[in-house]
Amino acid sequence: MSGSRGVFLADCPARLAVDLIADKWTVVVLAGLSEGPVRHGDLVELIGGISRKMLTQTLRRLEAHGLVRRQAYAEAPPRVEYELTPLGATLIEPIHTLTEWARANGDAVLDAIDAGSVTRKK
Amino acid sequence: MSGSRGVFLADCPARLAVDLIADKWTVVVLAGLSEGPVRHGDLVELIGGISRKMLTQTLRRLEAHGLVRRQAYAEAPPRVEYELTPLGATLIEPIHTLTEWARANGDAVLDAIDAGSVTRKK
DNA sequence: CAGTATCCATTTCGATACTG
DNA sequence: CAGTATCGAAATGGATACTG
Repeated sequence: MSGSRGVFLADCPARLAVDLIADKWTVVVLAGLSEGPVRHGDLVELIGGISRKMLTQTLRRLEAHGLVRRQAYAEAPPRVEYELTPLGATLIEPIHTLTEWARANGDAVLDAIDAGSVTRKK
Repeated sequence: MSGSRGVFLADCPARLAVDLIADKWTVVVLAGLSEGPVRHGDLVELIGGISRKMLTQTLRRLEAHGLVRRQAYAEAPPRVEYELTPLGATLIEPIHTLTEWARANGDAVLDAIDAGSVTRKK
């Protein structure tokens, strides 16, 4: 949908970035992979709250976008590990910047939220 | 939904940040406001592709989160301007980092996409 | 263990028409 | 011009059950 008939901001690079990461799990999955290869099941535990379906789906898209590499071992029981590609690793820094912002300003946002719900800008 | 009963990564700051910006329009709207106050109608033109409904909805949420300030002038015809709050302005840098990433690596992602759709990792 | 398929509830978003 | 209301289509995501 990005850049089909956009006008100005419509096809700026921000749109591509948003299309890549603007869903519920992508950023968290990338964060989960940022320390090194992780198994499918371990990711589910690590992230907490994601279903296997959504994890697989997210990983598949990241794989298709060249950000994640899937490594399956022919063993029993099966073992599959996921890791960031070099390209994927470069995305960690922007995500980290975002996370740092949240760490620094998260409280301010929460304050604004319940300030608004009580006083409504009186 | 964020942090209700998360386990590990579930309540790291990344989750808050994602919940804030992980939708189709938030980042683009913030980008549109990054240069200074803009009127409602101008934002629609500037962004390209957003409906007035979604723009208003996005702005309302950003307002509730303390990131955007709404300024209405009692004139005819009505004039309403939106601008970033100081807090909102601090979000521009992380967004810019992301945009820069997209500018630098967007082609690599696009390459990965159609490499995958043709050769399927031969 | 890893992954898929199916079903279903919720959410998201666009089109349209309307108010002040 | 700015904003709201309503409708419906489509995407999203969770639960569950199943396969290899």
